[in-house]
Amino acid sequence: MTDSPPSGKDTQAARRAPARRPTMKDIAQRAGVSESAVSFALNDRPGVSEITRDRVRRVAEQLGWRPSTAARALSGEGAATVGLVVARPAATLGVDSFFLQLISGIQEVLAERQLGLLFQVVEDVAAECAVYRRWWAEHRVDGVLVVDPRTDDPRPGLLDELGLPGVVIGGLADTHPNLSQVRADDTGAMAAVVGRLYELGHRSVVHIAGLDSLAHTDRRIRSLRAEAARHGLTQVRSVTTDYSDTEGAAVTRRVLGARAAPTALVYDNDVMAAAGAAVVAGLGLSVPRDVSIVSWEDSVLCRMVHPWLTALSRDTIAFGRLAARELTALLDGGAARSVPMPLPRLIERESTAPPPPLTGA
Amino acid sequence: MTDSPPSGKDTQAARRAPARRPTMKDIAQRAGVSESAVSFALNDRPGVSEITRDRVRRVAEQLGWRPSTAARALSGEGAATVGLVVARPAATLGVDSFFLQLISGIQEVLAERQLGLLFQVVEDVAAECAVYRRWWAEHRVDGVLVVDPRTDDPRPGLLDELGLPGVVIGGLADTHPNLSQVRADDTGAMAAVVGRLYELGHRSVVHIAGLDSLAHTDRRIRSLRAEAARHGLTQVRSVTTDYSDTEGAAVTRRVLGARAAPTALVYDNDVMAAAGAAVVAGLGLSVPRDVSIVSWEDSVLCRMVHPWLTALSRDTIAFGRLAARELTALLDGGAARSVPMPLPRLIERESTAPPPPLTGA
DNA sequence: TCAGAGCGCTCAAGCGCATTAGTACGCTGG
DNA sequence: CCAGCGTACTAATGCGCTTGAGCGCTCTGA
Repeated sequence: MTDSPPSGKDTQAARRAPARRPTMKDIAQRAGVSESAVSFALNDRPGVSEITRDRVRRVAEQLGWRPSTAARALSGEGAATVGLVVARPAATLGVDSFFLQLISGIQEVLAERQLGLLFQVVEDVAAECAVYRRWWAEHRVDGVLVVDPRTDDPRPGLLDELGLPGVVIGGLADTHPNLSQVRADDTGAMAAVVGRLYELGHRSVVHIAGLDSLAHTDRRIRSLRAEAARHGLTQVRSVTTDYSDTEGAAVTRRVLGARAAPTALVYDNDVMAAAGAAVVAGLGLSVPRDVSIVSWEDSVLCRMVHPWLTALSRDTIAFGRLAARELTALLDGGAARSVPMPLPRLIERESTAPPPPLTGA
Repeated sequence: MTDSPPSGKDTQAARRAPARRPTMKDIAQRAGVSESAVSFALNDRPGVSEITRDRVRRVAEQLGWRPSTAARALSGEGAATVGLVVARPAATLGVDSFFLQLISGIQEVLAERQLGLLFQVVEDVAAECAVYRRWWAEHRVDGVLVVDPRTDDPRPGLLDELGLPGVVIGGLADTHPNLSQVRADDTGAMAAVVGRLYELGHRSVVHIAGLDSLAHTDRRIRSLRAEAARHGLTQVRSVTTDYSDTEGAAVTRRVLGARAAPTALVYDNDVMAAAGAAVVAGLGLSVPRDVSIVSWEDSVLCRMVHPWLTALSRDTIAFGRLAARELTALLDGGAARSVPMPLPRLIERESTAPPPPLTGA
């Protein structure tokens, strides 16, 4: 009956021994105070003397006590967990390094606060909404991180309805009462890319974009159009794809085979850019002599193909950190707000150069 | 005071309206029975008539009721959540597609049972152990999935001590009371690779392995040695790396620059294989004319470099599914067991061929 | 001198659910 | 006619924690 501190040494008898978790009651007994006192002490609430607080803390430490999140959640404290759901078909998911990096960044911040991350992969946005509903009803999460914002997105409305705090990663058009936003400046980035290509002498550019339902795809397309207009370019357009290497390759083939072939290609991700580069080579053309290539996303892949790809590089881990920080601020009762991410840097490698002189016919 | 069903239509007044979650008490009231009856009815326990059960079910549905996981967990039912922690530095993480694929597979199975996945990224195994301890103490998870098993791994012992069910993905040497295992047949796979290379005529092979602390690295190295012995090969060895493209490239350069250069290189992941291929080309050698390359992991990357890489392909999503299924079996009270994964297939592409005839000097 | 205000602490209620121990009722069999 | 039993339900606990309402005590100020 004498409960010893969890030593773990008795491996012999341990077997399936569940090694009971200590509760506040145990602490209270040992410290000779009431459970409430323990609660106050451990939560840095007034109502206990420093001496008692210290004693309780020591006992708790010695016992290896940790609050049961279940009990905490039940008494109104929230679940100490945030949710992240990614709505992409499983196959598409693997290619990108984006998500894991983002998640690493998120974790760094959540770990500081001992917040858990509930993660789920689903097929589409409808399923994602269902997950939010379920999480909310089951009391599982205190807030969520929303990725891949879309044009005409049902999620912000749903989160409003549920009163679930959230951070939209990527940025939305409108604002919502308890949704913060971390905005990526796609418009500015596109302007930088187009500006640089223009400077190099390119007048005909094709943007091989991603899924057209995504908000940032839309922003990039608009920005491209605006920049084209500003520079007086007419040979500029966007083509949407599904981000896959196969579609990237197919579109590249189609575009370069057309009457007025572009001299520069801007790809919305690294995988398509690499696939596109391969197609260009396969057509007997040279990168960057005949065609310049820019990848919107930097990764090892960009330095793994030849020539090395010029890429728009952003600190995805920092992106995650920032988003998580916004969410914790929101959970602490802060007001929703919208913060910008720094502009991605254009890293010029070997895949961009002036266009061939004979262009223009 | 009249509580209406959560319609969500009143966006006007909603604002921060938290839209109260229905509880069993609400159901009990509406159905005109006691809370206990509701509990019995909803959990398919005897003690209520079919009529009442139906009525209760309907009311619950209509109210959009979902059990609070917190409350459930508190009353001893477990947290309906499993944990997965990945111990890799953030930078290393993004490169492979392995994890997200694995997770997709895991999710498929967990989703069926409405189990949540608590995900965490940490720096090293010590931190991972701390996370397990915390999760256990906080009552957060019912079981865990352990990835990257190591030689001399502290995690199985810890899980035993905590009595936390788990599934080791990749396979361990010894068995543990409540740990199931999903074993990858690295030995067989390596045998297949070496066999094929031998068949092609290769007699000198270098295996550019991954982290030497990982159990599967060890298994592959041993298997390589065994196969070499079996075939009577003496020019065969393994070099461990950190899986990064830079180390893969560096080792490749070193190995090919040495006196007796190998004619075949086996890389433990796709990133290193691609980087290695680039180095070979940079040295003025041709793949596969001068050097054959095999990648232990298939991905878009293998079809993105030239020549396309021969690769060992396994169904990572299925791997995840299988592991998750083992875990749910364990949670259902099943006994721990050890199941094998199917042997990966060797997909021969353009990077493997007979060695140059002049070899042997 | 005594009301009033802290201070440090205990008590008890309650969060939403599962579960064990009743309770009321109708039925059967002796 | 009633013991005995199964059925369909309710009442009461408890899980581990938070929290508002006390409750004695000491210290202050008029």
